[in-house]
Amino acid sequence: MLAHSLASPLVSSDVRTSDDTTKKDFCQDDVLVMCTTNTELTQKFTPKKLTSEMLAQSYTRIGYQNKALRVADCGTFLEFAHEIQVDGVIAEKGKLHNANFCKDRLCSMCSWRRSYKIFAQVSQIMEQIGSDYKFLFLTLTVPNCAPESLSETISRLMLSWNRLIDYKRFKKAIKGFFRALEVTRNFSNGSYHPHFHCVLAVSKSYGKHSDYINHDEWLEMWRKAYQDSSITQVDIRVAKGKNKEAENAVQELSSAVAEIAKYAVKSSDYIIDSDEALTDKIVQELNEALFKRRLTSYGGCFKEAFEKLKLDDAEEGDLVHINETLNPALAWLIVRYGWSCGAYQMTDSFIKYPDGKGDSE
DNA sequence: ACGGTCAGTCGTGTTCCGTC
DNA sequence: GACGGAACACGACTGACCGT
Repeated sequence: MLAHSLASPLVSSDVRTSDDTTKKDFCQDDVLVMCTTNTELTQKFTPKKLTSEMLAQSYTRIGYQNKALRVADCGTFLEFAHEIQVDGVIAEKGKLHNANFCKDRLCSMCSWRRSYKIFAQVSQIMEQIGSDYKFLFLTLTVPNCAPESLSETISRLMLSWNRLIDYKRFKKAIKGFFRALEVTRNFSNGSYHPHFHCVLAVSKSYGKHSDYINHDEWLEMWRKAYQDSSITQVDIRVAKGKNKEAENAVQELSSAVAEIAKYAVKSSDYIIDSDEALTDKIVQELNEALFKRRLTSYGGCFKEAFEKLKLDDAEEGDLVHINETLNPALAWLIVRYGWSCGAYQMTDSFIKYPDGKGDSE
C-alpha cells in the first residue's frame, strides 16, 4: 500500500517534514519532496554505483561472468528508513535499512560500505579498550613491485607480518593489533605498492620502560621480518587527537582510524574512465592478487574485544546496518529506490509501524 | 638458556557441485 | 534459486628444532 492511502493514527492527519511544514495528508508527493533533500543518494550512492557498473562491464570483458552479474546487480535496490516522531515529524535524513550488496572485493559500493564498517568496528574496539591501553599507528611498506609479482609480494608481506608478530620484542610490547592491507598503484610506471596499515595497542606506560621500540628499531625489525635490508621506511606514531585536552581521545582519533579503515584498493586506481583495456588489465591483476586474501585481521586485545562485542566479519557480514538497527518501538517511513538508467528512482514507500502494530504498504 | 624459524595442526573462507 | 556438503586454500596458532 502506498503512503498516501494510509490511515495511521501516527501519520494520517498531521505529518510534518522536519522543516516544520505541516501536512494535512501524507501523500506520495510529500515523500518525494522530503527525499529529494536526501543528498546522500545522489552524492554518495550514485557515484559508487556508476563506478561499480564500470567494474561489472570490465568483468564481462575479462570473462568473469558470475562476478559481472553480481556486481551489476549490486545496490540496484535501496531502502531508507525515516523516523516518524510522535508529533508526526518525519526525519529528513534516512538510515539505510535494506539493500542488495554483492560483497565483491573491488566493488566500489561494497568497498565504501566495508570501510564504514571497519571504521565503526575499530572505533568501537578502541573505545572498549581505550581505558586500558594507548594506541600507535604503524605503516609497514615494502619496495614497489611489478604487476606480475603482486600476488607473490602480498604473500611475502603476510609471511613477514607473521614473522614480525612472532618476535619477542613485539609480543612483549604490543598487546593487540588491527592490521589492514592496502594496495595502491603508481600510474607513471604501472607498479604496485602493497602495504600494511596497523593500529597497535600498548600499555599506558609504553615509552617509559624497556619494552619501548623506537622508530629505528621498528625499521630494523621490519627489514629483518621482510628479509630485505633495502627497506627505508616505517611510519610509527603515537595516536593523538588534534585536541590533546579532549576527554574522549578515541573520538579525536577518528580521522586517523578512518584513514586506516579505508578501501583496500581505491576504485580510481583500477577504473580508468578513458581506457577500457587498462581497466581490464588492472582489474584482472588485482583480482588474482587479492583472491582469498584476508585483508584485515585482529590480534591480542583487539581480537578479544572483537569477540566480546560480537562484531561480524567486515568482508562477509552485514554491509547495510553498519552500527545501528531500526528501533522497533518507533514508526518508520520506509522509502524504496531502484537503480534505473544511471540514477536512483523512488519506486515505493510504506510505513513500518512499531512492533506489534503490523506493517502497511 | 634463550630467541628465532619453520612445519604441522586447526579453524575458517571460497568455490564447486549435487540435491531439493 | 536456495541450501548444504566436500574439497581445497589460506591464516592463526603452537610447539619442536636449531643456532647463538
